[in-house]
Amino acid sequence: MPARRKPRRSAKTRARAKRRREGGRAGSPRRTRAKRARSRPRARAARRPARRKSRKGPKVRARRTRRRPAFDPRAVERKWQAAWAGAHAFEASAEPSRPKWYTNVPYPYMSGYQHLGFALSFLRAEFQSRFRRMTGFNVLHPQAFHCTGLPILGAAKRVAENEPRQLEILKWMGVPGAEVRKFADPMHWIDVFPAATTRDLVGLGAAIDWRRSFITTPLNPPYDAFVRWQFRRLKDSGYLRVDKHPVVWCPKDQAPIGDHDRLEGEGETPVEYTLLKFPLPDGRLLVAATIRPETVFGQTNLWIDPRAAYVVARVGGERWILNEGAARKLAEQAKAVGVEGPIRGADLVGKEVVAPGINRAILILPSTFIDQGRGTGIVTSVPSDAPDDLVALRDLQKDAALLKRYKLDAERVRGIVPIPIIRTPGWGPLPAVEIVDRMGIRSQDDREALEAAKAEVYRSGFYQGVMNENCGHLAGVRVEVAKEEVRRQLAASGQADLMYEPSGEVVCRCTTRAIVKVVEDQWFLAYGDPSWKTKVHEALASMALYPEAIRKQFDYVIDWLRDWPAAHHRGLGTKLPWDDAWVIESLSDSTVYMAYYTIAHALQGGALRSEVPWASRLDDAFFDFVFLGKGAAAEVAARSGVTREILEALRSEFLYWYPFDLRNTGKDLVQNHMTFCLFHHTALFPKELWPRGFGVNGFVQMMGRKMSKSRGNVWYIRDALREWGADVLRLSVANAGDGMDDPNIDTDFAASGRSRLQEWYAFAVGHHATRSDRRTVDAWFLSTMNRSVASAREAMEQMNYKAALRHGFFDLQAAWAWYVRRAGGRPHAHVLARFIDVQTRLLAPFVPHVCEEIWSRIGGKGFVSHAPYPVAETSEVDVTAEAAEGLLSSTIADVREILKVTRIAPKRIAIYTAPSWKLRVHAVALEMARAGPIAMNALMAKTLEDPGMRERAKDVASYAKKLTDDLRHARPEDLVRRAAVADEAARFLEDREFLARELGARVDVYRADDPGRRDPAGKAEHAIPGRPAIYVE
RNA sequence: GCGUGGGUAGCCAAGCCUGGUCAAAGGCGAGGGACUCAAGAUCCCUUCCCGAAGGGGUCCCCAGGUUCGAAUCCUGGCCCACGCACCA
Repeated sequence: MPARRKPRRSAKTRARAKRRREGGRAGSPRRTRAKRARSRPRARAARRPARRKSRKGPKVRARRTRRRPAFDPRAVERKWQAAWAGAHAFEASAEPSRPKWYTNVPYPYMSGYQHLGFALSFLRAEFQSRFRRMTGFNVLHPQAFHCTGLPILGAAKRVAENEPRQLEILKWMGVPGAEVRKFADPMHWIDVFPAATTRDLVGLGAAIDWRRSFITTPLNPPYDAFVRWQFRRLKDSGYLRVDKHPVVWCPKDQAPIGDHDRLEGEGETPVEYTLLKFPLPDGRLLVAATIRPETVFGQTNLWIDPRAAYVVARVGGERWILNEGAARKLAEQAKAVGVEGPIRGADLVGKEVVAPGINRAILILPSTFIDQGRGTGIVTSVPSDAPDDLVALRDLQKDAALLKRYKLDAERVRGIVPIPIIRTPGWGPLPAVEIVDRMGIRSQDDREALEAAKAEVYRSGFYQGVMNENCGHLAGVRVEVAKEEVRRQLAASGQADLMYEPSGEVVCRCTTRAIVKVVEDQWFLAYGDPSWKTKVHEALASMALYPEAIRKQFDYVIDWLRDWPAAHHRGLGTKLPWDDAWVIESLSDSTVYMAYYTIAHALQGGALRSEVPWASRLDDAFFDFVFLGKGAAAEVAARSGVTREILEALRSEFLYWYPFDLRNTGKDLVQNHMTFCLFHHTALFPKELWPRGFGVNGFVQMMGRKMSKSRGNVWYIRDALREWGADVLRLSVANAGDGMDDPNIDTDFAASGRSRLQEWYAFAVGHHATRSDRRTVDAWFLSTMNRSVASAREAMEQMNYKAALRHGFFDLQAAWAWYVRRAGGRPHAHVLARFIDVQTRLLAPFVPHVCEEIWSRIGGKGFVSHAPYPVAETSEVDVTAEAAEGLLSSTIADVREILKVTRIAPKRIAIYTAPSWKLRVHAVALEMARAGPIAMNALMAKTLEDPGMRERAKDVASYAKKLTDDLRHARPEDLVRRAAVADEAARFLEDREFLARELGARVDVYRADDPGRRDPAGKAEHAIPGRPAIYVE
């Protein structure tokens, strides 16, 4: 702290304090301490991303210190964080007599400081933990750190190589220049970031049981053993399988290229090409690649680029002709390929080959459109449906010189015509002809137009097309189906084979163009298994989802998942127990570790990397016992080197906590991690231990924009804490938005939230003038407060925090402001105390630090974090008081409306309440409405029985008509409300002074049938129950 | 293309499932007022159009439909966001 002068208040501030002491007015909470917030300049600074420079100069700091003598959020936050830690406030153990609640979030990956994205997903879970704790649950909320996989290794390697971008990232995160070198070692990352994340979370006020924290990978032996156990069990269950697997592959690095390793081609995946074999008379096979095998029925010729070089290669027992690139690719795709020698394209032109599928002799013709980097460099020609083929054919047919050069039979070539093979709605028999003519494509070198044409024909043909009569037994079959069928049949008859290519151009970070490799002995998790999927759907069906809207997405993902390669040869992680060469991939090792948390405090011994001797030698028997209840305790204990008591305690601890009640995450994990989590739970655990709830949120935005490095608006948790402190940040996160839309952190809201919290603090601990006589407004406020409590509670249960904040904070504060105004600045002492108590507890899950501080000062017992969440007292809900207040405010609104329209500056305002005969009709109508829809004549008959009614039967009829219309759709509670204010005139008389103050004029109140009323404009006759007549002069 | 979610006043955003109480909550922005020497903060009022009496008109992406009645239900269309994998 810099040296500072003794806080000195201005004359004005002193005067205000004096007023307060003397009970001049209680004011609304927001009025009392408005001065010191100074949030303008800071709010502006907050709009910039945190570049940790000294944006708050000494001047600002000094002023702030002087102006805020009583409440320093940072000090308060530190104070209570220390108090919680000292009291072990959030360390949870099994207590069989109490209901439990178990929340967790996916552990974050340790390749850097955590930013607000993680903070948001974490806090949405943490709010729930704190809320549930206050509603009486024994709450477990642990947090671990993920180190498995490639990114840490990759980043460390890039630091070692001094890659500028990587160094820039470290600098951006705030790593001092001198420290950067250390990050060349992956272990340094694992030392630094879990500790840093822990500090960030503590600073955030997270209510975590830190005894259960750990890191992943073999660096932490018990966790490593746990993952091995999991994989052996999965293998036993038959959910782990070996198979071939195509991956996008860098031939230079000899490694698969994930999306993040690509310079180009994000999202591209391996696609299957059908290799069609065209025998030459000598038995060699020309091999063409296609993604449209169903078009074999329309083949007219084969295309070769006469300028290109091809090779003859021995593949299996056959001799294939294809280009050299294709030979190399096939060698990576589980085929034995031996190149024998070159062969020129030009030498093949003009020969005859037999087309597969149709078994007809066709000519090999020259063309220039073939992409030699894709497929085999040889293409079969289907001019009916392939624009490329059609245009190339036309080019050739027109080109006598070319025909002559290759000694082609001009007559035969010119005789080639497209063969209609597919019928597509909206298209003629020859789509390629149609589109080429429509687009006016003249040459096979007009690549752009041809690509567009191809895409259009392909799309409509694939989804809507049906095979023609000339397609043998596939006649009438949809293209989508026929495609697979043709491929299958040709492969079975040896006329076709398979080749993979990336679905689009992919370039590795090392600038090499990617190919597809088929990995031979890949281990898969069999997510494609239909019976497994069925169980997962079942698990999902019994879960709570927040928001419910995400359910369909989960169901879709469950069906969509195929077998997942679960291990690779690089990266950090647990080795496959039966094959050292494989490392379990990071999404696969992190699916059921929520179970590990339940016993982690014992296994970790207080360290992220366990050094507990017995825990570093765990075998499957231990986990079988603890998680599955298998085996004999004594025997397992003896093997593990742990006492039987501890072992059995761990078993019951697991059974107490499991399954978890809520796991919350960003929506990016829905289609992998969260769904995997379900798969693995159904595979390993009995039904009663399957997850109970998932929460999903969108991606955090700052001021309506996505947070991204390129925009320079990435906020790390530490930056936000420095800028706003924990409570303001938490409040901003709670207010950022519910549901699946991207939540938006609004710095303007943060600024005003900061001052609102300060106002609230000052109000809650301040002194206020009060009174002890009961008034209608007191009942109104208590009633309103209880409704707020009920709404807030319901919103909390649904994880709708923005709504909870609105009900439980903003609306409640607004109600208080109205109450104080209505009460002439003097709240009832008990109401005031109730308000402060309830408001503090409603806010506690969101802003626990300031609430603890208030709680301790208003005499709360223990931590507010452990105090009961407010319960709506139905006995305090007072419909009469609410109706009375509603009548008052709607009358004020009506008067204002009149003043606005007439632009009268009122000297006097008269209010006329309904005459007794209307009250009578109204009462009778309400009575009848209770029994069902009112019949007009019945109402008339009933009311006219009363003395004096017959004389004004006409008026009665017209009012009764209006009423019956009005009440036709009234609900029971409307009837109660309408009946609530028995004596409206008394109501207004009681509040005459208030009305006069609000409306700025004298207010007179009359009953409409009061003979002594003053009614120069004859307004009184318009008065009806619930709507007094008004006269302004 | 497939899947999911969505399009509401100047902007953000609730309501839609369970039709009427909806000219449609709340926030921001804007205007006016109170307080103040003043600014900020705070509080009050206003903020679709018309209106010298609390009223009327037109509205919830577009076009149809169901209904006594539609922001809400149905059909069709247009547009936007996210995901489509082996990776955190």
